[in-house]
Amino acid sequence: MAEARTTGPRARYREQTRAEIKDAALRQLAEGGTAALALVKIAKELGMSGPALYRYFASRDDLLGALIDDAYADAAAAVAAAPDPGTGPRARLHALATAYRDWAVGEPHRYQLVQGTPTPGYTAPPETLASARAVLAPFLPVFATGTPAPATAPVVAQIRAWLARDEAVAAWVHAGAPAGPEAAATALTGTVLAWSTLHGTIGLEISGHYTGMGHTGETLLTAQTELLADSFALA
Amino acid sequence: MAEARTTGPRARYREQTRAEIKDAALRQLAEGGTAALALVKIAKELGMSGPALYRYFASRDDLLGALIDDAYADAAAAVAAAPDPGTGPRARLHALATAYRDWAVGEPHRYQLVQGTPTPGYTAPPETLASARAVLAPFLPVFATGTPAPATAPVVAQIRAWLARDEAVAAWVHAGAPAGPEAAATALTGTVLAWSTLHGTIGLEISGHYTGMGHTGETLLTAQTELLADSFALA
DNA sequence: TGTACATCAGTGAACGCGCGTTCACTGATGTAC
DNA sequence: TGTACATCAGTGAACGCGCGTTCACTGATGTAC
Repeated sequence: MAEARTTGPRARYREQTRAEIKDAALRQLAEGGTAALALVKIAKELGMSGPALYRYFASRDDLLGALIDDAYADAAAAVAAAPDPGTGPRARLHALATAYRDWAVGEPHRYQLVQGTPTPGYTAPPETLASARAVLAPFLPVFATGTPAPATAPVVAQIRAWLARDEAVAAWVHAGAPAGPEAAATALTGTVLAWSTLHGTIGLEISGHYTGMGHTGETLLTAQTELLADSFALA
Repeated sequence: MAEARTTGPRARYREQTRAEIKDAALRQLAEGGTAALALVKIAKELGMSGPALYRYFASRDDLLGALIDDAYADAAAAVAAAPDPGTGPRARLHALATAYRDWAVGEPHRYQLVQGTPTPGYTAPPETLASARAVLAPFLPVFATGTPAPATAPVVAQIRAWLARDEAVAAWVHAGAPAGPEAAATALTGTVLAWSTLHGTIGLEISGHYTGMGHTGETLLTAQTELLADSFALA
C-alpha cells in the first residue's frame, strides 16, 4: 500500500468517513454488544456496500481496536476535564470519580468495551496500554500527599518494588506526581485502589445489577470514594 | 409436552446428558466467551448430532440460562463453604472474600457470565435474582454488628428506606442476620459495599487488567477488604 | 413371564440467515506537466 | 489553461463458513397388562 497523504481534501474526507463508520459501529455496540458489530450492517446504515468499508478499516478487528483506542482516549479526556474544586485532594478525588462515572454511565457500552469482559481473540496493542494509563494519571497527584492506612501496607510494598523495577512506570508516576520514591509508591497505590473502587461501583451499576435495589450508583460511589479518601487521610 | 418423570433410569440418564452438555458448553465459554458457545460444536464434542441437543435444552438461550443459574448456585456454594475462623467478623469477612475470589479466579468465564457484561438479548428470570442473593447472604451477619463510618451515612439512609419498602428483601436480610431494623440496614449496606469492593478487585483481575502491574489480585483484595472492615469497625 | 404398546433419544437432511472477506471492475477526483 | 495520468472511493457478484432451528424418521428402552 502506498503512503497515504495526511493532508488535503481527500485525507479530510477519509477521516470524516472513518468517523462516520465508527459512529455507526458504536450505535450497534450500544444496542447489542460486541457480538452485534457487523461490517455489513454498518455499511448499510451509511448507504454504502459492505466491501467499501475495507477502504477504511483492514478488518473487523481493526475497527474494534480503533473503537477501544477512542474509548480510552475519550475516558481520559473526560477525567482530565474534571474540574478542580481547589479545596484539597479529597474534593479533587470526588471530582475525578464523578467525571469518570459520568462518562461511564453516559456511554456504558464504551465502558464495557474498555473495562468489561475482554473481547475473545482480541489482544490490545502496546499503544493501548498508554491510553489506559492516561485515564488514571490525574489520580496520582491526589494521593501523592496522602498517608496510606496500615491495611494497605502490603500493596504499597508490592507497588514500591514494581516502581523500582519498571522505569517506564516510575517515569509515568513521576510525571503525574513529581516527588520522592515513597510519595510515588503512595500515589500509585492510591491510584490503583481508586481504580478498583471505581470499577467495583461503576461496573456493577452499568451491568444493571443495581436494578431493583435501594441505592443509587452515585451515592454508592460517593461513599466508597469517601472511605478511600479516609484511608489515605486526604485533606 | 407430556409430564416428564423425575425418577427412574431414563430421568437419571437425562440428567447426566444435560450435565455433559453443560460441561462442554462451559469449556467453549472458557475458550472464546459467550459468542463461542455453539450448539452444533457442543453436539460434535459429545459425539451426537446437533438437533439431538434440543431434547435437553429448548434453545441456545435456554442453555445459557441454565449455565448462569448454575454459576450463581456454585458461587453461592463456594462462599457458603468458606471456613469460619471463629475469631470475629473481620476474619470471617476475609474468609468469605477469599472464598469468593478463589471461585472467581478458578472459573473466570463463569464469573464473567454472572457479573460481567450482560449478555445482549438475555434477560434473567426472577428465580435468578434469588440465586444472586444467595451469594451475598453470608456477608450479612458479618456487618450486622458493625458501626458504619459516617461517610456511608447516605447509603445507609437509602438502604434503610429500601428495607422499609421491600418486604421480601427485609425478610431475606432478617433471615441472614436476625436483628432490629437498624442492624439490618447496617448489614445490608455493608454487604452491598462488600459486593462492589469485591467486584472492583476481582472483575479487573479476571479481565487481565493487572497483567504487567506490580500488585497481585490477592494482596489488593486483602487490603480493600481490610479497609472495608475498618470502615465498619469490625472486631 | 411374555408380549404389545408408548415413550423417548437420537439421526440426517434441509432451510434460511448473516457474516467476513476477496476480486475484478468502474468512475470520480486530484495532480503533474 | 488544458490535458494525460495516477490515485483512490466505491460497486456487485461471489465464496465459504458456521450457525440455530425444524421436520419426518428410526430404533432402542421402559411400562402395562
